[in-house]
Amino acid sequence: MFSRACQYGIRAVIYICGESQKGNKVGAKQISEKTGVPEPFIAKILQDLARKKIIGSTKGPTGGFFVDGRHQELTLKQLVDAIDGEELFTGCSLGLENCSEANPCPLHGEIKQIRLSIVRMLTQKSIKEFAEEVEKGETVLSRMIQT
Amino acid sequence: MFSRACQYGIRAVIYICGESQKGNKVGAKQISEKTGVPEPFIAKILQDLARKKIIGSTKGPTGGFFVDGRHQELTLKQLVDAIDGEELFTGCSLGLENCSEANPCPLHGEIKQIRLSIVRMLTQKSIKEFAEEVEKGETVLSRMIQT
DNA sequence: ATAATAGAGGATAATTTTATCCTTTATGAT
DNA sequence: ATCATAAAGGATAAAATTATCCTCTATTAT
Ligand code: FES
Ligand code: FES
Repeated sequence: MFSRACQYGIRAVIYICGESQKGNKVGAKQISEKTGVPEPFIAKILQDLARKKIIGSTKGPTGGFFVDGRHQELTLKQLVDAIDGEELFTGCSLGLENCSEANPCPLHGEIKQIRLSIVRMLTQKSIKEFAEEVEKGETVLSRMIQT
Repeated sequence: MFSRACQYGIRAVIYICGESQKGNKVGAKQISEKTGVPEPFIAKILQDLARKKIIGSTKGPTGGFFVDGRHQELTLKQLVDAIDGEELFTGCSLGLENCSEANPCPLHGEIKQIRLSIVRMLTQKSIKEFAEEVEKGETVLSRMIQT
């Protein structure tokens, strides 16, 4: 459903958002430790998201990645679009050149509803809300033992 | 959502099923032409499906692939399981080691419903029914001009 | 029996995705 | 000003996926 880069990106940004709420910027190393994502890989993904202004970053001591007011009400949909592109939402589920209402593939009618559900899942909560659930311990970003 | 191999496999098997209803076996070349799938690639995928007894095949003149009574009421779910595995249905959507009700990831609650919809899409119709829709021209397996 | 046909199987190539490493640049602490 | 820190950027490597090719084997028509 999501590429590994996208799964990693979602976990990382939710974590960053939680820390940002507490006023902390976080580095790639710490993100890697807390989310179980390979450090150099998440660094690349976040570098890309920062370039696209989806998250913020600053260099130097006390620097790191953050999600502040300027990225407020950021949704997972924007993340998925940025990392995986819109193929999942607009492409043909069976790989035809394009998704067409006039010449639908066998799954077209059903997949439309499913896509709506996926978009809803990715837009109904802001990333801040996802981060709060993690803070409360209702959900987790890694299977590692939290210290 | 589905790998390219899986998209190809679904299109090919629906086509094979339609031809089988008319009593025809079809070769990789013809399948490639009608579904727009690269011939050597679909040959490999179908070879694998045949080995797993999900479809039938015979060698030699008048040979080819087919879907007969022994594979009756075959569903797309079985195809997807055979080609892509069960990751989409049982793995964690955010790539955690396993999907766990006790320690859910942020998307777990929502993804459960979406998975059910996907499974429903892949099981509610038999492949024979999908093939009939294609025969009627209601749906298509390729964007090429049909001869 | 023979020849032609078509899948099976194995090897290989190209591409994309995933992952890592190293050097440079910006920035904050001292 | 200097130094340490951490992201940016570019190059590279490893692995998985996608795609192709060639030989072998089974089968059928003649
Ligand atoms: S999903 Fe295949 S045509 Fe729309
Ligand atoms: S989908 Fe992530 S834990 Fe179930």
